[in-house]
Amino acid sequence: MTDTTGGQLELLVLAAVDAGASHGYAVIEALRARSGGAFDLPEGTVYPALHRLEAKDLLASHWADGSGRRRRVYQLTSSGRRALREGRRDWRAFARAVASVVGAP
Amino acid sequence: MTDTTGGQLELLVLAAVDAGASHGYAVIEALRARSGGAFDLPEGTVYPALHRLEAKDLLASHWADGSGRRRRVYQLTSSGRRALREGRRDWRAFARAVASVVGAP
DNA sequence: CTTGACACCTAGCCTGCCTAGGCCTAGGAT
DNA sequence: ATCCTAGGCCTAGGCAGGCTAGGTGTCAAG
Repeated sequence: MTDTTGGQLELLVLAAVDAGASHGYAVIEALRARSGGAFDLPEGTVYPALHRLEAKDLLASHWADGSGRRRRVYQLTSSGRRALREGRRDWRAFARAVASVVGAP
Repeated sequence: MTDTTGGQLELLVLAAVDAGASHGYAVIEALRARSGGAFDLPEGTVYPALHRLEAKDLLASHWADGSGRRRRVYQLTSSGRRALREGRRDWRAFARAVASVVGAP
């Protein structure tokens, strides 16, 4: 309903994968944990984001069929690492811009 | 095209009005100036936002017909001031959450 | 043998920013 | 006289994308 990620979803997912979350479910848990509960994203948000990122060649994936539970394991591509760096930069610029409008108090 | 306000548009507009931007065009200029050019919002973004905020009773307006050029002059309502305070709080929580996921470097 | 955690997927709703137009006045330039 | 630019306002509709709500299946515990 209310967009909790504020347009930063793909950056968040890239950062989670970069931080070691190798598959979709782990990304969801990592985002919840690392944000202190602020980002408790439904699967219907995260899985399509992973697919979009793969379509953009920022993530690569393969099936890991380790005995029973199948997982799609993701890793950053080189474009993905670059996009993450740029995303961090853009995020900081954006946050500064909002702060300068909204004020310090 | 690319959503430059990241879901923070109404907070930004409230903050601009609070900072003295009394009418729509002034809000646009204030956001551009105070953000160092980061928020260069089209009229088609800002005017509907002002209307939404007024519909929610966060802003009140009246026509100022000062010789020729007509302007719709806005001011924060008490609900608007409260919403601005809450919006600042929520923004800071959100920014912290993103930062904690995305990391410092 | 049912519950719940783990794990994946997607059609379509809905919100809301933006594009792309429209309208009008004032003042300077041509 | 006429055009252009800046100021000032407005809205229909495109479209992106987060989320709802449903689906599939495995595994361990009670």
